[in-house]
Amino acid sequence: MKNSKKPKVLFILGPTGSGKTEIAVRLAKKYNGEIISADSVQVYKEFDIGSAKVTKNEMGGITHHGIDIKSPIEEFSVYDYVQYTLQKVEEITKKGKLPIIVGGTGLYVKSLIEGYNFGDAEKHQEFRANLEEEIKSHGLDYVYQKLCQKDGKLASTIDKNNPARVIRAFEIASYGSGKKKTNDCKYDFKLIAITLKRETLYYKINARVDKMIEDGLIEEVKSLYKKYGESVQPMKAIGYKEILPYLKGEIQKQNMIDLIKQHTRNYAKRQLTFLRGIDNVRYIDNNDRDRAFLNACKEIEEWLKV
RNA sequence: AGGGGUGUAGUUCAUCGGUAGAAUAAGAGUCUCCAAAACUCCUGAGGUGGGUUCAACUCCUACCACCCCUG
Repeated sequence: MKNSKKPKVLFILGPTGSGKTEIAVRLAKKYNGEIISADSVQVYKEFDIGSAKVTKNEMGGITHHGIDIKSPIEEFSVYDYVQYTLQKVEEITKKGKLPIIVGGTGLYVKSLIEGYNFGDAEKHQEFRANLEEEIKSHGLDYVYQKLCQKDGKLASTIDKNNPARVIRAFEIASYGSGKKKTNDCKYDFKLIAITLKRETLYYKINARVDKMIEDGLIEEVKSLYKKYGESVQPMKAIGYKEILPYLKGEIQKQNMIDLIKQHTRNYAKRQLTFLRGIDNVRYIDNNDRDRAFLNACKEIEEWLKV
């Protein structure tokens, strides 16, 4: 942390609906920063309303990275995110500006601050598809048992009920070189989390979902569905996946809206849980926005001095 | 008003004259390549008052609430 050769990077974290976007833009203006989003859905073009993507207006002239960088049919993973962000931070730092990473995708953030090295087992699409087929036909346990035979040590470290983990472990067992993981964070970072009382946060989330519907979320999904189908990655996000059954006439409108609200609340809760697992996070209550901004400034100035 | 029905967890629904089960919500948690994903754990209940009984959520009864039918 004290290593002054490492570039300084500011993180603004917090659950969805906490108001991090607004405060981050204000901070970027004050400290000559550029924003890099840490959001697994906002990377996709055209998925605007449901992902609560920052609008041009909200950006307030601040440069934003990591938004609209992928077509909906493309894949994007933590690994890609880390590559992208390392690059952007370097560019911004070179310009003498402060990189501000803003977002709620916990793993993206954690990967950066803990300097995850994702190893050398690349993704093999076909291999994965085959495993998925096998899980479908023989069950997850069958595949897990196979993994145990191939690499019992690796198998014992993962959750055998979790298909995603089992598939990934199998991939590592098959293609990885077994090189040890080495983590190495490249930044002198400051973590600030924007929070709200649970009750307030839930209230805001519910209101925001209603607003999204008003703003034409259903139309957005309808046109995206027509264009890309339902299997593209961002279509699995909250606010999208719930609308598909509604469009097909399988559930009622109000039902669908309530589901989006519920899933968003669940998600916010998980984000908070994830945050708790990260050290050195400074929490700032955003009930009073101006006060929250000033508190953030205080924290940041102390950190910039070091 | 008369007749019938239903009252069990926040909600939907089980079961049983002898420790009341589940689904779902809520809550907590896990996390090194789909993470807005995937997975794990878990609090919590028989309307009210009487009666029968060793024992009532269960049977009887009154009341209350809700629903349906008739007028």
